[in-house]
Parts: sequence; structure tokens; C-alpha cells
Amino acid sequence: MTLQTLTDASIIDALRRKRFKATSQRIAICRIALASREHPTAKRIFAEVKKTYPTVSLATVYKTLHVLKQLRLVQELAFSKGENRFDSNMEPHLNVACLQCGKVIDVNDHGARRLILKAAEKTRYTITDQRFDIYGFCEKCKARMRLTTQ
Amino acid sequence: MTLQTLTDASIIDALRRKRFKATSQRIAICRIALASREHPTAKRIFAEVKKTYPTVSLATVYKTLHVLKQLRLVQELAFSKGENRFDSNMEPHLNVACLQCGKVIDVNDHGARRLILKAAEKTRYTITDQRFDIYGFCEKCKARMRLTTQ
DNA sequence: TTAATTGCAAACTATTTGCAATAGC
DNA sequence: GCTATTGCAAATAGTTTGCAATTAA
Repeated sequence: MTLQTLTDASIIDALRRKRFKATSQRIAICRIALASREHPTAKRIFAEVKKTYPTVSLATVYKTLHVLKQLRLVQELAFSKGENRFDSNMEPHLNVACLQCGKVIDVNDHGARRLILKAAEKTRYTITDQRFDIYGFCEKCKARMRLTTQ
Repeated sequence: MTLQTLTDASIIDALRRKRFKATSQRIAICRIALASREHPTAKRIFAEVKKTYPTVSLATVYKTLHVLKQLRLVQELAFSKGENRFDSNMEPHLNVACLQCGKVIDVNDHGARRLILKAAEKTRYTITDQRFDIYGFCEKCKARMRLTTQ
């Protein structure tokens, strides 16, 4: 499923296929989580859903994100500090993250796929998922740091 | 610094160069954290250090691991559930992890380095670190699963 | 001598869980 | 109608912090 075909109908469908109830809260949370390319945190999604669904709870957001993981529609990315983030890009890709501002850029590169094949070959593991993170400093933060240290 | 040259003297040296005090607890924790290839958790390191240093505290282990991160001698790997793990292999490599038993195999592959260069080029980020995780099922667990489902 | 570090306990934060009320199927 | 799900509050787990006593430099 790609971003273009992501309608409420397709969300309801994906939920029902695995016998999950398509509640209105769930549909709203799924819509936001799956449409975002910003690798949002649970709290960020919560804040977004509240705009149209003021009574929703953070616990429901967490529970729905767990459902989306089971449906293999999102991946949870844990970091050594702060909250986890959720990524709806399930294709092998690179997350290039800024250590200063937290901005994450997705880079699609065939090298990622090639690396997975090689790892499978060398280890004889059956591969199901992957996470390629690259950490550093984005252009904006680099410029800002140059200014503050002069 | 490689595993072969990792002596107490070199640990003390690395600490002092950055003006950290070389306490006996720190040396013991560093020795264990840097020698391990098992991506240990803080608790695992704590249990190991206690064998020779029964009065050490978990807080000191965490503080020392933070020092090792500052020295760029270990990397902290967070997962969406459970404790973080610490990896003393600082070269670009793949962590091939079994989702069933948790076993992690390091795979050194030049493709990893190539991917970092490409990401830097495309995003203009200055890259400092990376983490390449591949998840799946190891041969042993696959065999075990075939047996239990038959 | 003095400033950093230790070990304890308490604090903190992100996430999960139990449960009565509610809503989908 | 039955069962899953919601939203609240409380619990949990991992990690961090404050502080008096101790130790390295």
C-alpha cells in the first residue's frame, strides 16, 4: 500500500481483514500516522488527533500504533533518549537524523536492499525487517553552530 | 583502538586524555563493556562487574557508559521494548538480530560505508554515527519453529 | 587540597495495564 | 448480545539525578 491509495476505506479494510474493529478513533489515528512522513512520536500523533477528536486518550494512540505494527504498516524506532518515533515507510530505506534538531530525512537507495541480501546470505537468517539510521548534523544546524561559536 | 590492544593502561589513558578520573570501578566497567561482543545491557554489565566489584552500583554503570559514549568507544542501541544495549564495535557494520532469541551477529560489509557516503551526499548532513539493524530469524530458531508447528 | 565520582534513594519519563463504561460487529 | 475497545488512573520499567561521603589528581 502506498501513500496515494491511503483512504479511510483502505484503512477500514486493512483493520477488518485482521479482525480489528474499525472504531472512529482508530481510523483517525491511522490516517494521521500513515500519512505523516515526519517520523512522529506518539505524543505528536496524539496532539494531531485531538484537533478533530478532543476526547481521545494517549493510551488509545499507543494501542492503535501497536495494531499498526501488527498490520506491518508502521515501524517503531526507539532512540537512546526521548520518545520513540513511528515510521510508515516500510520499504528498505535510510533514516538520516540530525542529532541537534531531530529532523529525519528518508533516503531511498538500492544499496539498502543489497545490504539486506548480503546479510541474509552471510548469516542464513530469514530477514523480516530492517532499520538503517545515519546520525549527524543537518545543514541548518551546522550553520547555526558556526554562528554561535564565533 | 581495537579489541587486541585494549589493556587497562589504554583505558586509563583514554579516560585521562579527556580529563576523566580513572577510578577502579570505571576501569572495571570499561574493561567489560569494551571487551564484550554480545551487545550487553547495562544490567548485564552490572552483573558482570559485581563479580569482582560487589559494591558497585547500577547508577555508576550507567554513568560510566555515558562516559564511554563521550569517548566514542561505545554506541547505545535502543529497542522498542526492553533495555538498551551497548555496542563497542564502532566501525560501520550490520547488526543482524534474531527476533526470537535476541542473538545479534555483527556483519562487516563495505556496502555499509558506501551507503553512509551516499546519504551524506544526498542530504548534505555531516555524518558522525550510524546504526544498521536487520531483524529476522536465525537458523536455530527457524529449525525450532518448524518442529513445533508440525 | 579540591573537584570529580561513588552509591544510595528518590525522581522522572515513556509506555503499559486494569477496569468499568461504551460501541462495533 | 457479545466482545473488543475506549479513556481514565494507576502501575511499571528503565534511566537519571541529588546529595553526603569518598577518592583521584
